[in-house]
Amino acid sequence: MTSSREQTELVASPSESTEAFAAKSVSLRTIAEEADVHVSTVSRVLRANPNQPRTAVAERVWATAERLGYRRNLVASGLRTSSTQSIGVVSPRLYDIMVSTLCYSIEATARYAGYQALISSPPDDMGEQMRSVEFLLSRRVDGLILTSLHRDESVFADRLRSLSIPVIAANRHLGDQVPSVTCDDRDGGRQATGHLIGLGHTRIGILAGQRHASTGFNRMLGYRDAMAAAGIEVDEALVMHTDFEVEGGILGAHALLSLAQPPTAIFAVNDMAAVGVLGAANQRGLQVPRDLSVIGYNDIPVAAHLPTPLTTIHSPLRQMGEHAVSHLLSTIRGKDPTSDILPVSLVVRSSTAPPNVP
Amino acid sequence: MTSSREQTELVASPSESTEAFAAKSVSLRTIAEEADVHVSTVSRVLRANPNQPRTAVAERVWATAERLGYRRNLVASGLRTSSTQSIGVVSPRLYDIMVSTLCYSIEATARYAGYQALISSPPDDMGEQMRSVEFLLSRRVDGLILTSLHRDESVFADRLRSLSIPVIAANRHLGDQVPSVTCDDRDGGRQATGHLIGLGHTRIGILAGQRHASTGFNRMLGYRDAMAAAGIEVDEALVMHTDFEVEGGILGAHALLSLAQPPTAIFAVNDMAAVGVLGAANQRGLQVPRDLSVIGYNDIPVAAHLPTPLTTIHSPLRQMGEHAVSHLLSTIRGKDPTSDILPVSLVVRSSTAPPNVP
DNA sequence: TTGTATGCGTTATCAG
DNA sequence: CTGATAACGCATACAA
Repeated sequence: MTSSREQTELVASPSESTEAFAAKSVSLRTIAEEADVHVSTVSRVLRANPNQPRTAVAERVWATAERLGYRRNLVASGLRTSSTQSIGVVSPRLYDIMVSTLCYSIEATARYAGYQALISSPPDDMGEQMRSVEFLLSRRVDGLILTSLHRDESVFADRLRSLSIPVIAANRHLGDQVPSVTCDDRDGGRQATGHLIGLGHTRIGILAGQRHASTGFNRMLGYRDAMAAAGIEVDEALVMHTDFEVEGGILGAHALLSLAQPPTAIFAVNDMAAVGVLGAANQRGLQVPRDLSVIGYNDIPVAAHLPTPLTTIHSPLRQMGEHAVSHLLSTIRGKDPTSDILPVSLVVRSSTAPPNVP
Repeated sequence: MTSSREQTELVASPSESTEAFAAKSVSLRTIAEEADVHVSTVSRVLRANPNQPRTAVAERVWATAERLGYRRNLVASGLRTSSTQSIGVVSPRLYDIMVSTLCYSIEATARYAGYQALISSPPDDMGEQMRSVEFLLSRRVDGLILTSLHRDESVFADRLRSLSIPVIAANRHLGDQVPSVTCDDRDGGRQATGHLIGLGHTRIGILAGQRHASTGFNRMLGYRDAMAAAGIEVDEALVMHTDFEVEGGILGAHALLSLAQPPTAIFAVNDMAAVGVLGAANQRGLQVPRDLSVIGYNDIPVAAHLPTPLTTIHSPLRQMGEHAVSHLLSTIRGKDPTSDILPVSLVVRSSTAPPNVP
């Protein structure tokens, strides 16, 4: 004890600046020696409610901690409490505006709640995603959010369910096996198609995205709902599966518009594909919306600013991220996992109009 | 020892499935007891080169580890080795396509090297960014990447330099005080302006972005370089500072085009602003590129697919992320920090043409 | 209120 | 090549 006191005085000598201290890692023990109390006291004091009245000792501890620029070591803390205050996010294609907006919202919400988001953006296949999950489990995250599950991957779903930590899917639906927060894609599909039908269209093409994505799939179900409700039989030649990129939209649009009986309106289940449709229409000398109505999905930032501002369905991505995190944190705190479907809304701009009947 | 053996037999009973084990956290000790060796042996065996020839004991250890579904606890490991194999990334505006592309590349590169990226996307001011840095330091990241430093924030730069871990700036330049990986924005500005001059333009407006961003600032310097090299005096009325969004482009373009002597070409220092310029031109009944040439910057994905495909400067964001990570990891491994400037390239599309001289 | 003792899971050092 | 032991920094049950 006496020798540690001597060291204390030494370290506290005025020649040392606060800056210098920050460099050497200061731990609870450093403070304990400085303030001449036990480590456990320091620990207790520093993790007490800061608004509480403080004893003289507590005051001294706080002062020393601040003087030395103490930062709690969350690694050690996490080991001790077996809670890292972190969540894993597995989110392929982070370069995609939809994905990044969702991740932004997840990260911000988590950070606000004192959690660190560990984002991983591996290639979009189940094997790589599983590797990311393993990696995150090694880091002992308290929970997991997955944003790119594929339909019918029941094996993966089983493995996810068997994990010892809570898992939630955002923007994707995986049966009832994994809790999820999604937008109401089916209703969005209904609204989009209903809007076109309301304008008088009956021959409506759909670019339904990739088959494995639950989002595109559900939007297509909504399309079928709306058609059925209006008593229009769906011509399967008008249902086309492409990818979610501009290129897919171009190819799909050309295919649809080359049909013997081409559609008078096209519903692209995401905005990038809709941009492709716009381009294809342009290439064919068709004017939008006079000769062809186009409706997209998601309401990405440029949608409003295209030369023909795009009619589309707005998905509340920010809200989805917030809900996913708050559901996950609830589950981590012991509540039962719940799922949640967010409403979407139609945004009418200039790319849709009644059909041009000559 | 004997009692632990008994427990061993018990746990290994065939009624227990591998799945069940995965739930209970299995540690080195679990394996040690199962395989009847010492913990330190397990540790040594499991972290040895897997290609090396194994002893009988090692074989047994590996088998048990795999049977029990062991996952190394990186939290404990990090505490012991004081190296978390993680890097912090402070990157405001993750919802921006440029930022997310950069972060994607950073994360992928880090993951490939066995590191976890801890991405934080706080509000874009120095105070919030500093809070994120503190948070990440608490998690004992091995290094830091910052992507949104502002010019002339020397106080912040000082604090960053005084940290005990390596720091690097990506896409931003902060004097020579902090090492950085950037694109050659000044040269990009030169190339863009030079392209317009080469087409015959002399009255060239520039939307230079926000003053605090080094990117926009340097692109403007390049603009001045090119003008000077061509012997054209810069009319300061043609230099306009706006934000980096579509709205800023619209406002800026209207301001420039309302001048007594309007420009025949506009250089927007980012693509979103260029989209705004396109919109404003449209509103004024000007045809691009016949009545007005427009050049953007960054080459975002939609740029190629706009109805008037945008001429722009391509910034190698992916490469920037890779370089930033590899520089940072080098520094973490003890090498001297270095900076690095990546070349950019002009992509000519359809939004630029010779001026329309009536 | 404060001090003591112990352990979280891992790895480094040393002895056998 | 393997075993024993200690320590990383923190939090907590328990004793004073």
